[in-house]
Amino acid sequence: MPELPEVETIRSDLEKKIKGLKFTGVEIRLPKIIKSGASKLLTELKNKEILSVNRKGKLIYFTLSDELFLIVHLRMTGQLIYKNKKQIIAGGHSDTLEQVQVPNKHTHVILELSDDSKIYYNDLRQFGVIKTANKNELEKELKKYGTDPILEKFPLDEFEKILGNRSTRNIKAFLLDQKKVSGLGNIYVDEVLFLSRVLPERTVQSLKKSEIKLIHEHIVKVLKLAIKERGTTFNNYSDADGNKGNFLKHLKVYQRAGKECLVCKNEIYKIKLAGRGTHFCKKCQK
DNA sequence: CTTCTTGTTACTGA
DNA sequence: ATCAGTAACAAGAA
Repeated sequence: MPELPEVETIRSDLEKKIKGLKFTGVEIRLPKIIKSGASKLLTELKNKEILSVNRKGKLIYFTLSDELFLIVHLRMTGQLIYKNKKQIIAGGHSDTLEQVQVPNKHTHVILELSDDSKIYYNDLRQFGVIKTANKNELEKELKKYGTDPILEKFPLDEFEKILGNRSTRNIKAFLLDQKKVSGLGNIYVDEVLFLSRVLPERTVQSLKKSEIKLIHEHIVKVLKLAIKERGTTFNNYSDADGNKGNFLKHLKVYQRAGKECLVCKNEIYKIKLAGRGTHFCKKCQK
């Protein structure tokens, strides 16, 4: 499940590989993925240069020449896998067994680039989104996302302002809300709240100043460490080279239901909150 | 067979 | 307006 660190890993890898190249072709195997209209995608993209690859929260967007943008949201199981000409000629066989083979039955869109490399969009559950946008449409889209704690300045007083002091919403649901702070998903919210020693059911208005400070600190810390580790591979996630992320070894509560808390040895509980599996330690978190 | 999984949006009802 | 809860989307794992 790609969250901010996974999306950032893909973004930075891709940018290094494709900046300055042009789109030469597209192969669309599942038209419903292209929300801006599959039939016109080729004419829109053809000969456009890739100026940069950008991100806000979990959204990736390619900045192209002529003020055009290509927006990609991976949702739950989307992947962007890059292969250069040599790798394609080798028949999709990769250097290590760990890597994702492409194209495969979940490859729905293939973007072809001017140096004969390709980007394969895979999506097992087909919830992902690819669409083109002009400058206006992009800005409208970006407005749906709150502050990105890695991309933008994110001082404590701004986080306090975002939280407000009247919300009766639980902190887990609040942190998952992309309009408030963008980029956190189920894995990293559980980890942040464990490290901050705050129970996920706590309402925003019940949080003490010291707890808000800890949550703020750990949002930035956890995301930065996870980017350094190139993300968490639990199920489906892989980076642009088809490799897995290394954050799994840092997980304290996520996917550890029934196991011993690494701090106090009590049992890690799992409940459903904000419609999500939520992991926590009753003893460590208050 | 059933249940569970997650990101996001849409909907309902409080 | 705000929020909780749930369904929907789809495929696979257990």
